[in-house]
Amino acid sequence: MVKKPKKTRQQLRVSRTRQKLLDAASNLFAEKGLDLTTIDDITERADVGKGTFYYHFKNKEGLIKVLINNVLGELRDAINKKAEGITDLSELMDTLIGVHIEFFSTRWEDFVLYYQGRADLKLKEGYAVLEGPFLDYLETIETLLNSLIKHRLPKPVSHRIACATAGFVSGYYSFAVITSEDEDVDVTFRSLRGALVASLTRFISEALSQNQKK
Amino acid sequence: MVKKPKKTRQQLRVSRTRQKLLDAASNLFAEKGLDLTTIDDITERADVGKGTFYYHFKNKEGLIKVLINNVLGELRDAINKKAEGITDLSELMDTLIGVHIEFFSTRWEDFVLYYQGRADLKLKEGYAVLEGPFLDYLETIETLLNSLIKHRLPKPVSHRIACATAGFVSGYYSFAVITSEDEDVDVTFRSLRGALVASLTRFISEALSQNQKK
DNA sequence: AAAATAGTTGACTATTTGGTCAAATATGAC
DNA sequence: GTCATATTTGACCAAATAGTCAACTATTTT
Repeated sequence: MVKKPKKTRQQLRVSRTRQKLLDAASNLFAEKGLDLTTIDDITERADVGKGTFYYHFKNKEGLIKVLINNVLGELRDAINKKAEGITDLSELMDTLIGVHIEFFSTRWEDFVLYYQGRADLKLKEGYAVLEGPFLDYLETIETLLNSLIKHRLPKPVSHRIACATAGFVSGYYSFAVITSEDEDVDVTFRSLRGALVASLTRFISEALSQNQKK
Repeated sequence: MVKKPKKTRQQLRVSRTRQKLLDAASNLFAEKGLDLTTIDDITERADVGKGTFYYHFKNKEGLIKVLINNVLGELRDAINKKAEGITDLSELMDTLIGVHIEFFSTRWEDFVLYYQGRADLKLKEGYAVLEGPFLDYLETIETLLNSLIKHRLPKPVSHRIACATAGFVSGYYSFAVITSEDEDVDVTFRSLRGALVASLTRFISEALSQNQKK
């Protein structure tokens, strides 16, 4: 899907170097967190000169922005792909939850990025550039919901559902990983999935009927 | 409850200095995050010499440990207090959710500590000392559940519920704060609360009946 | 193959940081 | 009051850090 037809040898070298930096950073972020990872850490692990980092990215925040955009972009694509053609609300909710479970359970590094990136959003000295991607991501979910129940769900409500979907899954994960083995986490979540879908669907239905009364 | 009867003038001075450091740190953590806050930041805001910090705490991790223990301790106390005497499962779930909502919505600094502290738990270079308090906190919830439905709920299931309760609320919050005004967040959650409690209760009931079949 | 361009390098600088410590100050015991 | 003890201080040090840059290498163009 994203196969860029790089041609020249130089372009290949550049994208390989760039990717080495992104991979190394992603790796280190999952080990030490975003803030404690230094540029030297990244260039050393990528086996690349320090100046090379600054040739490719403005600074650490620039690199993080790229990584977050990649992760959230893939997540959005996965959501849109799996949700295509669904007309039943309950089925949509189940799909939304399912995509998140699948995504998080197989990609620990990306989960750390997702979790820590969001943590910084409300800090006074956080990475401001990350706010956009996260809002876009939430909007993807809202758009799906609205396409199913047009003109009847108030905007704040669909926003609430989007926050809940994204938040519940990542919140559960963040606790479950403390005690469970890696592979257990998504298994245990699967059993909760039905209950979660039911509660969200019920909530939407209630909001809908309340809205119609008015 | 925690009124320590400090007597001498010196003891008073010490505990005041210590508290100034804790307050300053808590404040800064909510602004810049745990990792980016330096010792110099803390001592400067506390208006205290640098050496004083090291007289009271071993290092930043030591101070964080104290803060996390305070926060989780208060949360545990609030849970135990509010849940006392409850015999109905659905009511207990509602109370658990309620305590968390109340706690987070009124104490932003503590929420940051709670959220970021947990983020570090699974990092290879995280603050290892924080794991204990978080496990104790989860166990408080599990104990409450088990006191209500003795000998019938398998351990993994009650653990799952504890993770879900804590994770769902904090996860929702972490997303909701991105876009909503501070005061809106707990209002919006209140409307989701009923649905969430119902689904968790149903989940437990199903787990119980499945367990009895065996 | 010579020149032009694009990409890479790591030594270097200025700053920041965690942690130490001898001196200074406040407090309590007598 | 005088002395012993507990607390506070900030100058100081060694290590770590973000970012720069002139030299160097690989690639493309002519």
